[in-house]
Amino acid sequence: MSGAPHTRRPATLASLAAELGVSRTTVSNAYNRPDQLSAPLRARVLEAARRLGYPGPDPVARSLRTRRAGAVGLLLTEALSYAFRDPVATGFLEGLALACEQAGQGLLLVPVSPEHADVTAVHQAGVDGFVVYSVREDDPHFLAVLQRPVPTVVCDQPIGVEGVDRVGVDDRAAMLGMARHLTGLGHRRFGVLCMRLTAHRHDGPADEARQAQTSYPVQRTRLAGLRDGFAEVGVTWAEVPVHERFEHTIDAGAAAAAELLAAHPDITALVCTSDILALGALRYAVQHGLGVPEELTITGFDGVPEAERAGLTTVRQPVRDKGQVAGELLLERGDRSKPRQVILPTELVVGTTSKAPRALHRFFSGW
Amino acid sequence: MSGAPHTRRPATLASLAAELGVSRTTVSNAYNRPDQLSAPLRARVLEAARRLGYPGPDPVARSLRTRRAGAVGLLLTEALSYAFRDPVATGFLEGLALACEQAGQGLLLVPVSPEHADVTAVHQAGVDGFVVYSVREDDPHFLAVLQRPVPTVVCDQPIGVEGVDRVGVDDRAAMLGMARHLTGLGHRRFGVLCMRLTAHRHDGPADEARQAQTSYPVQRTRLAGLRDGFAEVGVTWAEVPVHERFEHTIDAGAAAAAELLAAHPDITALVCTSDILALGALRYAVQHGLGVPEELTITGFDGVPEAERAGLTTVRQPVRDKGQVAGELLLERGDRSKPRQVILPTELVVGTTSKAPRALHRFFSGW
DNA sequence: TTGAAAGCGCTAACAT
DNA sequence: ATGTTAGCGCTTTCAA
Repeated sequence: MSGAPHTRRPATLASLAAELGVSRTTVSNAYNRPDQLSAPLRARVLEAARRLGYPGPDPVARSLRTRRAGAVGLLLTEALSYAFRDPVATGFLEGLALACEQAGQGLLLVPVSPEHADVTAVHQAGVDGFVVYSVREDDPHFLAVLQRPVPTVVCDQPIGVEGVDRVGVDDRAAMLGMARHLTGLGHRRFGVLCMRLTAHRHDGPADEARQAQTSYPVQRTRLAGLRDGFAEVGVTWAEVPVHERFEHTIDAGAAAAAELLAAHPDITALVCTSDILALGALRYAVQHGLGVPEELTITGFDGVPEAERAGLTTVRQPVRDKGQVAGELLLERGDRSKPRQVILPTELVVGTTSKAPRALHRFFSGW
Repeated sequence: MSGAPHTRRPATLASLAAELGVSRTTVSNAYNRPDQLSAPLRARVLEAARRLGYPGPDPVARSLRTRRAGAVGLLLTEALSYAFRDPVATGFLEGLALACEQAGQGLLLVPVSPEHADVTAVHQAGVDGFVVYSVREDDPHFLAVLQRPVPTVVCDQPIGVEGVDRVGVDDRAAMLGMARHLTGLGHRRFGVLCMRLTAHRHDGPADEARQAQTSYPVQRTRLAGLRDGFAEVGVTWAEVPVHERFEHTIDAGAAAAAELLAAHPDITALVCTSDILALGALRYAVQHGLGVPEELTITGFDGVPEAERAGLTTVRQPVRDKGQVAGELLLERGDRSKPRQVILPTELVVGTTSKAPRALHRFFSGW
């Protein structure tokens, strides 16, 4: 196959121009404005470029001059590699990639290790704007993004940042709907499994004080939806045990379910703030002979394919659309004057993991 | 939350220096070499920067000067968004992201629409090197990458490009192993489902002429492994029907299986060059009451999680490691003089979809 | 249609 | 410890 010198760069636009005895402008035009010079001259330039191994205008130098990098930066809450394991993040990425692709923009994944609070990666990123995917309010990387003089779009969280567009769903309304679904079935004793609430690892019960402290607005909002829904039937939030998990994995969900059910064996419905956690809970139930939904109702949030396959009762949200809208919002050449907020619809999906609690089964059968 | 002017950039390193009455070097050092100036002075600089809304050195200008972009470009064979749907690609990306993350390098997804042969995106990419994931030999984007004066690492294909590192597996040996597994079970009548062989859409039988034309070395090599394995028991390649599908989806696999089985109802083993195609074939078989493995043996290649769950007999390859090694190969500061080639191990996974053909069942039972 | 001049914003020698 | 001097490679008015 063809071989080329992949090592040094001797040739530059200026050297090429000198070699040809034309001006730098002409060479530049040969690449960027073919209509600004005669076809034969252009051919001569391109031929000489090939001969000298000139790879065309240096992208970085051009970016400096034109003040556009041709790429969008993506800031994720977790380690970069996590994004490819989590089905929700993957869906978001697919949508975002689609939008970038259509606009001919690159997508730069900014390397952030949540451990190291090293913000330099954000400063290094040669991008025309940032998409921020679901990071906590006080994330230093996010703060660094805000410093950058480029437009920013947030997906999900943080919420209410001045001058920043946002795409998300109505988490509170969605969870309120879920709560009503469950109370409508007759459930009154609930348990809740939620994702991490702070930057610091904590696994176990999360009391109201801790819930109030969360730096993840989405978790706060989902819990608020539940609280309000339960309140409608007289279940006070104080009596609902909430367990938190730092890791967002099926294993973590299973462990949390085990823990919560051990402490509160009387609950009839286990509400999870994500499908992954719910799938973990489901696995725990199956492995321990706990009938779902006969003995225990389990619900999730997100509507990932695995959940659908498992028949999980959940809230489906358009993750792919979120990514696409985020990209469009950022790349849209339009009115940047006032920040925009896009709220996408959700849908309650009643699967096979929710049902009236056992006591009512008996009640109804005795009828 | 904090608000900042996300619109204009009035402040620059030079203007800050002027404002403070110090040299540009000093301001630069304040950011890049804190040990090169007194702490108080540095504090003064940083304070002034905050006050004037100076976001720190412009990354593009710095890149131009330092000649490094701090990012790796990724070239994919398919549309960008496809990468997030295909489990093999996702695994690769996870590994690559991991390597980038560890090296503090960004990962730039280069937007290529396979339809438009528009190569500008490759020229625009401000990166220090490229990782090329499984593209065809004559891909114009790949050719454009080779022009760029930066190091390049290829995963899987193309093969044997001068001056380019590569990571892959021994596809021929792996498929040879699969062939022997099947011939060892007693199979003699095979059908093969393979992925696209050329840039142009073709769905249906692929005769030897077409197979020879392929611009995808991996497909060629996998078929060669089968051919050699079958030859060992006297099955000539000419008598093995090979069907090709352009799309790489479960639906495509199902359609291809239907087509091939209709034309060759006598085959006892259907070998697929990917798990996705095999899962499609499996679905077809299940839906049409064809017993697997009793009436038909089906095998795949890759070892994706879905395949494992389905009990597919397949070749497991370390897709995540491929990504990680590709990244390390590229980012490694070491010896760039001679191109390196890394071949990762594969493993034949015998699942529940392969078994001796029916004729032999009878034969053995009669024994 | 082509060329000359003027930077884009920054860093790295090399002084001091 | 701080400043001076040169560019990195390119695009873009503006003039010829």
